[in-house]
Amino acid sequence: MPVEWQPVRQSRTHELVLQSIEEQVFAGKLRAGDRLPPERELAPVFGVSRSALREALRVLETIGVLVAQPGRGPDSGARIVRNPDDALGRLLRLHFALGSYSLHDVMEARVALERSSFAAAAKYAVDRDLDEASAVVHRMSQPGILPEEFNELDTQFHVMVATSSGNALTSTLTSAVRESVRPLILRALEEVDDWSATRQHLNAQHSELLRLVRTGHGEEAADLAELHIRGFHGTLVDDERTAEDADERTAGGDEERNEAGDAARDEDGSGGRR
Amino acid sequence: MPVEWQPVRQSRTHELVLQSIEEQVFAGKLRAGDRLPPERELAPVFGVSRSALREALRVLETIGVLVAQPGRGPDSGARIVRNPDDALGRLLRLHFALGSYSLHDVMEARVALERSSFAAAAKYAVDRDLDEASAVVHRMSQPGILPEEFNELDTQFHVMVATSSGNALTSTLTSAVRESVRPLILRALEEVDDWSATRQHLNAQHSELLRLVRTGHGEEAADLAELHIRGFHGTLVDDERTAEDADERTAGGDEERNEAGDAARDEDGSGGRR
DNA sequence: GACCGTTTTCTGGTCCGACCACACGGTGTG
DNA sequence: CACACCGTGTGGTCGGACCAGAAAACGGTC
Repeated sequence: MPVEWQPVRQSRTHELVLQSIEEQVFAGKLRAGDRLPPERELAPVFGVSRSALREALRVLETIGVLVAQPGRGPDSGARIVRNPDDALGRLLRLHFALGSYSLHDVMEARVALERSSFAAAAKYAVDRDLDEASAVVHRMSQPGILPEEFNELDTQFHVMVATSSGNALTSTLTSAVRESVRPLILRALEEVDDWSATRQHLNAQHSELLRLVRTGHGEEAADLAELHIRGFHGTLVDDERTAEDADERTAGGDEERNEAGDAARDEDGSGGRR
Repeated sequence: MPVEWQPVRQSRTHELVLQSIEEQVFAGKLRAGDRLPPERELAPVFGVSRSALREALRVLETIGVLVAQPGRGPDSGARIVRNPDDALGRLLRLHFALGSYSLHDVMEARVALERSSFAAAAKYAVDRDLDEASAVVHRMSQPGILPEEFNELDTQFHVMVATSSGNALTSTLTSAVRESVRPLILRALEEVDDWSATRQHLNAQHSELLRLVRTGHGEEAADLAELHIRGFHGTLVDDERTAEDADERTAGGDEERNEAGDAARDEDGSGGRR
């Protein structure tokens, strides 16, 4: 493996501030619910300008560990929170749009995560959570439902089951991954030939999934979930292929795109190593 | 389900800028490799100050879709890139430190992701990638190796296999999830009773995993990977439990912590729905 | 003393203008 | 041609000012 030295580029002061705050978190000195001092006080503490501090805070806000509220009172100021969902969702959505991941990648990840979710849900889920999921399935069965709302509810269903499994991480990841392909799925649902039949077929699977979870059949639920996801993504992949072909026919700029992306990635480098 | 209206809080201009840039990405008008105009030009285009624009760019940089380089020349300026790994790693690391996820959650997610990785690697991996993984395993077998380096190489091994599977998403997620528990694993490795035996045991599993992958036995590899991860995390969970007990004995502040965190999460709300 | 409207104060959010460090590109000089 | 120099453009930082909003502090009224 040829060693490639990478410029460190640590000069930026807002990154130093960020690092310092992160260390407080790792050391357990900053915990969820804690409030940070006002920006005008904190900046001099770090010995930086308010702008630099603000950029560091913005980063923390982006990853969902901080929220800021103007005004005065107990709820004002910057507070440490735990809200990874929005951050993760935005991250995957953007990267999927940029082509960092293929649809096939997303499908495999969904299968892996949701297999785990359904198996765990069959073990740990409480009735109350499953009742809510049932309600969602019921709403999905309404005859006149449109793809738009169906897509929304389908997301809710899968996320609910993941949540009911009690695993916050798989739940968050499932939600984010599902979100990242939401527009694609919507488009596919809207272009499906026999919408009524498709809807009923998917919903039958949803009901059966819930039944398996309720009766504690984790492995069967996982298998069906895999089938459920693969089945639907299969049509998606086909759509994507034809769409790509169409693009190529009109423009043929796909190679250039990949080239640009790969070059960008290489130059940026690091590859997640630290 | 009771409807709770959430204040929208859309006033912040940098979020509007961000939204505008995101739309360009979703529309495919901004692609990996593209360069943005200089900040001093772009700010007036959006009709905002340079500071507001910069905060939006900082968010994009945090997500790993943008890098900025000062100076002059073809590599300078802000460019769209695809580097989700660092962003995802930092996100999960911080949230894990804040207690958003339990160690059990992480273990289950690892099992789900790496089962998929190993199974896919058995199908798709090329010899060249597996040779690199073999080299890592070999370096891990060096007699005098310390937990520090072993931990580093073990991370590399698992990430390499995930990468060799050809699935960028599972690979990224695997890497990020593994990173988030790296300090914990290091501590556990350092406190293990018989380091030499542990190391040899883990390495035997690594070798066997590679053999199964090479010979195309995906299911067996997945099963062993699950065993491998569960086996080691099992000791971790025990350690965490005793550590928690110790904390409780001295301070007993655990309830307050969870309370603060949950309250923070509730107030922030949204729950990833959009 | 209790209530209600006004003012003050404190918060993050924004804007402006200036300067810094750095890297490239052009220019002049040997 | 080779080299040193300087101008130029980039992101990064800084300080100061002001804005909007929310709550606390204040003051008047009943």
